[in-house]
Formats: sequence, structure tokens, C-alpha cells
Amino acid sequence: MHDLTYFRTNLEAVAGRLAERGFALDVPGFRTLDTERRAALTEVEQLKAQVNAGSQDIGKLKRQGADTAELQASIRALGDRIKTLDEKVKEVDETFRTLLAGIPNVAHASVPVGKSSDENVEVRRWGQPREFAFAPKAHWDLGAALGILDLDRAAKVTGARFAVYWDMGARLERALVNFMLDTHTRHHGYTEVLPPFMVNSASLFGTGQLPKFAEDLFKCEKNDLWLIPTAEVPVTNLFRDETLEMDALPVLLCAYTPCFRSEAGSYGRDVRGIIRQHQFQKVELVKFVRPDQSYEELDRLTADAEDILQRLELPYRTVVLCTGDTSFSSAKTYDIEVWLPGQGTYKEISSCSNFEAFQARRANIRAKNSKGKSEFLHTINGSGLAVGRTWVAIVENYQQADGSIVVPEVLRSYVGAERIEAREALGVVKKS
RNA sequence: GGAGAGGUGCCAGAGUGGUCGAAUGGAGCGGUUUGCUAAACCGUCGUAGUGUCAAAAACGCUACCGGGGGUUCGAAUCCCCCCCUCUCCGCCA
Repeated sequence: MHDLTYFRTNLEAVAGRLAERGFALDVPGFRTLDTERRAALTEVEQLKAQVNAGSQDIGKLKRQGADTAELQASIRALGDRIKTLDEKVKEVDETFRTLLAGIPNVAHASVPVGKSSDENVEVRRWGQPREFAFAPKAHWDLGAALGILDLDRAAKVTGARFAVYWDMGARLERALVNFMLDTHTRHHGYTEVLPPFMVNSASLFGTGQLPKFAEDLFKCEKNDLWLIPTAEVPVTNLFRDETLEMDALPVLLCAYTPCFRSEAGSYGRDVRGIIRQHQFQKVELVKFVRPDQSYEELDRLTADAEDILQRLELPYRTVVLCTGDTSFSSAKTYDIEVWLPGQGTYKEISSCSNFEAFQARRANIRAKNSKGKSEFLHTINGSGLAVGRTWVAIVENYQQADGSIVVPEVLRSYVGAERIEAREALGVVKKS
């Protein structure tokens, strides 16, 4: 959400910046609506002022024992006009707010201008993709053969784009969650929170998923409850309608949650394996920061996420998204992409964004400085990391010629094994 | 799910139809006093929208006492619906 006064006084400039990211702002339409809104507002407020003044007079006159019937009647006569004008204001106001709420954030000056992901810019690369003496397999083949990943039964129990993890597969997922949370809390200074996995619509508005992206979410019609698409939503909204102390910033939080996405509009993509699921697990990093420090804090958060991959010794690259690929609420986003040998490509495993005051304004999250003056703070978040995709990266990168998986050094105490091998005795391995 | 009690400013807490944007106390901020601290005293102290204005400041107006609707010339106060908190009962991991 943009600041209305700033938006209005800098309309042409803002429209130009929005065009860079592919959003066409109807400037004359905005001006007309804005003028219309203010005209109606001015008129109805003048009428209300009349009513208020008249009502006070009636009070005084009645105490003096005077007859007020005539005055009451004349004020009552204003009622109808106020009522119709009020409705008009409400209507214009709603249109206006819907419009304003649907306008994306303006990209930071350092963000490269571009139309699509093709124009994202790589900023660094870490690690060397391993040379395989054999043709590396994809995780769906490896996982099925090891009996640790079972998509068929998931489809039976629930449906497409869900997964069942068995045995060491489940253990690996859980190990990753614990390893990530431990690393962020012990080495990077984050405080762990465990939020609800369902939120109300006010929270989704606060972080920018509503009203525009409702179709990407799972909703429980009855209660105004939605399954979270990311922990960003409940965690950012922890401080909705609150004012923090500027001196107490930055606040660094990390949270493990499952995430639920309808994935409407991505039907043909990533159909195999568990890259794109309706439910996946994620450890999320969320920061509430001082406005003047948000970009250094974004770099630090991105480094915290990358550190997980470094500790797991998984090769990756980091790209800065161009204006056209940056998401609705974000002013600048880095994607971290892990190397997947089974597919011979770098695949997004984390997305780290600075929203500046865009979310804070929507969610009304402020910070008060030492002089008692409060302003909107900046919010930052990123995956640290997507657990399911990290699972995929480990299985594909650490696969052996015999189909077993070597467990990365740092995970061994969590997994309780150095290697994941097929366990026929379990009876879940499907013959194919 | 049933019965009852509540939800007021940063906090505590008054206020049951008019002069209430809201008493009082505390916290905060500014100041006086003080070797320092404490105390005392004085002042100040909500948010948003909008008008005058080139703009800022300032001043005015409108709205806001959990959310939404209604009654009335006038609502924190009366009525209806919803949400949340607390107590008891039921159910339940």
C-alpha cells in the first residue's frame, strides 16, 4: 500500500516507476476518482458540521426550556441528503481503496529494469557442481527406489501435488527443519516462533496476498480462516496495529511452518516430483527493521539463508530479480537458486525481499523513536530455506552410483546416519 | 456448543443520551529546581481523512470509546448482528 499523500503529489513519477515493472497506472482515472472522492467528502462533512452545530444548540435551548421543534425539523431535513451522500462517499471510497490496494510496490533504484525472469541478474555463485561418473537421477526416481518418497499413495490419500515421506525420508525432512532452526537461532541471532498455520483475511491483506491473490490460497469459507501460503503472513502480522520502539529494532524472527498454495495458473509446470506442491514445509526468516537500515539488513538476511546451503555444501547462485519479476509487495528481491544435477539446472530455493514500508503501511506496523514520534518501519523476509526443495537438492546432489544418498556432514547428528539406503524390509518400496 | 461477565486513549480506570476526543492517576515528552540521583512543581501529551495554502507550519471541519448496522435533532452511553477476553457447564487432544 502506498502513502496516499505521497502518491497523489508524485503521481506522474510513481506511474513511471510502476511502468518499469509492468504495471500500467491509469493516471487520469486516478485523478478523476481522487477529485470525486474529495468533493463528495467535503460536501457531506459540511452538512454534518451543520447537524452537529444545530444539535448543540438544541441541547442548550432545551435546558433553557425553549421550544426546539422547528429547529429539530430543519435539521432532520438534512438527514436524507447526508444519507445519500454518505453512501456515495462510501462507494467512491471503496473503489478508491480497492484501486490503491491493487497497486504494487515501487522497485528500489538498484533493481535492474526488465520484463521477465530472463532479465534477472546473477550477483554471485557459490560451490562447484559435482562431476558425476554416472548419469545423475532425478529425486522422484531416487526417492521412489529408496522407499522414502511416495507420491502414489499421497495421490490416493489426498490428491496430486502432495507427498508422503517414509522412514529416512521423513527423518531427513525433520532433520533439515531442526538444522535450519538451530543454525538461525544459534548463529544468526533469530528468535524462533511457532505461529498458527491459519490466518484471517486482515492478516493476508497486511502482507499483500489479499485482495489481489485470493485464488492462490486455500480458504475455509465458514470462518474467515485461510491456510497460510508462507509463515511470512502470521509472523509479519504478529505486530499488526502495534508500535515498536525504534531502539529495539531490528527484530529478527524465524519460524517453521507448512505452507499451502493452490498453485492456480501453474498447471503445466514442475509436474514431476516435489518441486511444486500444494503443501510444503519451510523455515522462514522475518525482520522488522529501521527504515535507514533495511537494505543492509536485506543483504544480511540473504547471507543467512545462503549460509544454510554453504553448511550443507550445496552449490547455488544468487540472482537479483528485475523489475518485471519482482513480486507485488516487494521493492527488491534476491532469489537463491540451488543446483539440481538430476535436472541440470539451478532452481529457486529461497526468495529474500525488502518490502520497505509497503507491508508496514498495510498492516499498520510502526516504530517510535526516542522523541516519541512514530513512523512505519520496514519489513524484510526470506526463506531460510524451503525444506522440501532442500531435501530434493540433498538427494540429487549426494546420490551415489548404487542409488543411496550420502548424508551431508552437518546433518549426520540430526539424521542419525551417514547414508540413506533402500530398506526392503519396510515393504513400502514399490516394484516398478 | 450452553449460561453469565466484560472489551474506553501508551497503561490503569471514570463515564448510562447533549457542554465527551473523553474525568482522574501513572508512564512518556519539554521545562524549573538539583553537585548527581530521587522527589517536587509547571507545561505538554491520540490517530486518520479533509479544507484554507505553491508548500510547510498553523488553524478549522469530519470520523474514530472491539467491528458492522440501527434509533435520535444529538450515541462511549439505547437496540440488533458479529468478533475477542474472562468464569462456570458440556465436549475434546
